Amino acid sequence: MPRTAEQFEQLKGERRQALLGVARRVFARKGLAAAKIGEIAAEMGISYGLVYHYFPHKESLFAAAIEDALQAWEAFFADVQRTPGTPWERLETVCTRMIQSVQESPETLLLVVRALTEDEAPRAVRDALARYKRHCHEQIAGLIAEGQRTGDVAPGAPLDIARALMALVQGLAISRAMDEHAPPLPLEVLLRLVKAGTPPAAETRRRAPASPSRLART
Amino acid sequence: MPRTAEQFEQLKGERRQALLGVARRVFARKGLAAAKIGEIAAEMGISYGLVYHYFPHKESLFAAAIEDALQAWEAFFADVQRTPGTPWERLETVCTRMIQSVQESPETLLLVVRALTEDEAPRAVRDALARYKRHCHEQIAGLIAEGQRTGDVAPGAPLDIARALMALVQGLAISRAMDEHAPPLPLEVLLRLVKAGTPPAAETRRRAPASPSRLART
Amino acid sequence: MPRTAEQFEQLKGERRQALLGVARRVFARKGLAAAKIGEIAAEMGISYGLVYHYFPHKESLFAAAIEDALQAWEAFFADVQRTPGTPWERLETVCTRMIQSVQESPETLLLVVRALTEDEAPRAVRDALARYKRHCHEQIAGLIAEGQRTGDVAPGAPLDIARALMALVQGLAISRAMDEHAPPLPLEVLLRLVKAGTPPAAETRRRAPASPSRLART
Amino acid sequence: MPRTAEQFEQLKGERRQALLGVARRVFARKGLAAAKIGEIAAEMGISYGLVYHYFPHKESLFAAAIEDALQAWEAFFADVQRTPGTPWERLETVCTRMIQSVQESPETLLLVVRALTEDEAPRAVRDALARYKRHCHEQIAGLIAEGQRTGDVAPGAPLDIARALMALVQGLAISRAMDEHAPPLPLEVLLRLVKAGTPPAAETRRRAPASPSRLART
DNA sequence: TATGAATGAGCATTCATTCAT
DNA sequence: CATGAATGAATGCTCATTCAT
Repeated sequence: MPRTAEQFEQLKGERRQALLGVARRVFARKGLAAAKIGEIAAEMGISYGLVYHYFPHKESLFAAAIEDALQAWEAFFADVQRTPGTPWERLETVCTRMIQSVQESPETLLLVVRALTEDEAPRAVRDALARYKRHCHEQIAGLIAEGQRTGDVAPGAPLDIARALMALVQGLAISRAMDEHAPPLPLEVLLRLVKAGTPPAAETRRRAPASPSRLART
Repeated sequence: MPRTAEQFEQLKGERRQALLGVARRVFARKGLAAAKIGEIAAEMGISYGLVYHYFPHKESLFAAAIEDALQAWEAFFADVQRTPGTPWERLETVCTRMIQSVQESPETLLLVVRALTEDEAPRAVRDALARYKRHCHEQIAGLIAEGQRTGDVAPGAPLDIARALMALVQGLAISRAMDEHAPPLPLEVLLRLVKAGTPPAAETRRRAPASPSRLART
Repeated sequence: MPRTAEQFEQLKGERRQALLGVARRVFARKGLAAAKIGEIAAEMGISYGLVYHYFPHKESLFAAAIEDALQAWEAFFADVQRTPGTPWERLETVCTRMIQSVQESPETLLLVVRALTEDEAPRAVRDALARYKRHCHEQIAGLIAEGQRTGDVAPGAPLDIARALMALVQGLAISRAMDEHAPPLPLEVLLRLVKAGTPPAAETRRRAPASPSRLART
Repeated sequence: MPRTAEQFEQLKGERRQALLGVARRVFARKGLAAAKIGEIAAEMGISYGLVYHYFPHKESLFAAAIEDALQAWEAFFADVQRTPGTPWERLETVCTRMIQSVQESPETLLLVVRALTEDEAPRAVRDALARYKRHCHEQIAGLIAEGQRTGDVAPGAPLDIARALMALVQGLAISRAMDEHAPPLPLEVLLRLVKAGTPPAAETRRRAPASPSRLART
């Protein structure tokens, strides 16, 4: 019996997580107002009534999905922070994975965008977003500041650069929302926001752009 | 009374424009689904019924507001194109005014974002958006290509850089939506995406980004 | 000036009549609830506001159109009454012109049907209808009674036969409403309801069971 | 719990049928446009929202109610067809039951009238009506043709006589709509449309019919 | 008169949420 | 736990009616 109870608990937890995943996708696609509980339930393969066993109402499900998405980002930064390597390397990692994220799971970013643009977001969501924003900005700004000290990153207010990075990434997610065949942004382009214009020691190493450049893609 | 008739026509046109303006604001703030016709009407100071004298239904008002916003952008680029000056100067103008736009009338950009993320956008809107996107990208990419020829702009696929610029600007508009006291992004930061570094930019150390992203959770 | 005023009056009267004609058509086609003032106005070539110069509201226009249609019928019967000839000849005339009416101006009959089936008809309409019904029935029943005396009309309660005639005609009008290419009902068929089965002097008239038999009921 | 599931299904079906019954009544009384969903729901004792669990919108409920009513008529004719007896007996049955129907459930006929006079009927309804009309006419005309062969039915295009019968019955239903105390039409009167006069029908006085008569139009 | 802008009651329809089974 | 019938608040939209011009 305790085993069964445990399993129940676990099952419930898994269900909840799955539900969050589906909700994330649906909310990202439609937004809070246009998303229908029934749609989420259908996409989960459960009855819409069952959704209310896990979340008291739509807003709470939305909020939970947001928190989930935000935690993923925070975990990501924590992960990067733990990673060894020079600040520049870690910045590259961050940028690389941001682009990857835009390509592979734009819903997460899109959901964050939905939350940010939600006019009637409950306080909890609002706070979580503010925390998330501050956290992301601080993490990136920290790397940038370090990078500036090592000379790998161009000068400028680190926070501004961090804001620009995040904005750019969110903007890319929106583009993907409209056109899911949009090619990824070359890493170099993103790195331009941070990379120092000239090598710290000033030599002449590289010129050719390393990415497949598509000069005309109409 | 042709004069009166004319005035009527004009008055009607003005009313329609005013309505579009209000609609743009409300739709930008709430999105298509959450915006209520009654709210728009109230913000206009008219009865909700009157809205239907100008637009047959909410979607068409939304579409018209979008169209309006997009035309503003296209007009802006046409304007820049006509402006004399070096490519670089014109790029600076574009960037400056984009930042300005984010600060002063983020609703326009936000409305575009709403349209881009609208899952059920009618074909007309979808087409207008595609046209707008192509147009903006081409304009900016054109300037960038010219700038690259004069050596003012860093190498890289012009279209990619243009995409990055637009994405960044849209991302900034979203930030503004959440926090209207957010300071403007310094022009220099935005210009980093385009400006040529010191002569032939250098690179060292680059390794392949290693860690598997946990952000992508399918 | 008095001439002008008179003309105005006359013009107004003509307009009113024309309006009634259009209203009759539209109400016949759509019914009271589904007919739109704007539609009637448009079909008249005037603005919908002007309709309210002639009739205070839709119901009154409907009522007036009904009265108009009913008067046409009553005038028709008065006309027949004045006509010289045997009762049978006048019955033929009545039937002929009823069929003609179904073919040429089914709207009038259809409008009457609309009025009869109108659940929320104002008292005035209801009264007019009752009067019309009584009047028509009496006129026809009178002719039938006379015809029975001359032996041209088959026996049977004259009022019942009159009801049947009117019902048949209204039913035909409905058929026309659905299919405007429906051919006219041959006069002979309609006359069967009235015509005596055998010459007045003949014998051996009837054999078949005259009583209502209910052979099978599911 | 297959039993429960079955019962659910059955209950749902019953509810749907009951709703159709109520809808038939209300639509017959008010017509499509004037009938309010709330009214139907109230008359059912359910909330208006629940109506939409059974039918997606008012039109479909209307259509279903029509379909239902028409099927009742078609079933009736099929039933008569299966009944043994001479053509004349079956004709009597048909007429008897038509009169009965007018007295006992005029809503069914009235609903058909509503459908026939509905200007904006959806194609499905229009088709069903056309089918119904053809079916009824053919059935009756068939009996009439047989009856003519046995000499019980007067000569004349069977289809015309069938049309007259149906029209008469529909007209009676309309009368009932206005006055529910109207006495039933005596069967003899209705039968006059069909019954043969004296043997090979004698005629005197008859002048040429003034209207273009098409005696045979099958 | 004539017009059509303006208003708002009224109604169809949707969908979050509850709850009996 | 699961289901989906049931409810009703909320909102889009229509259209009769009024009224300034």
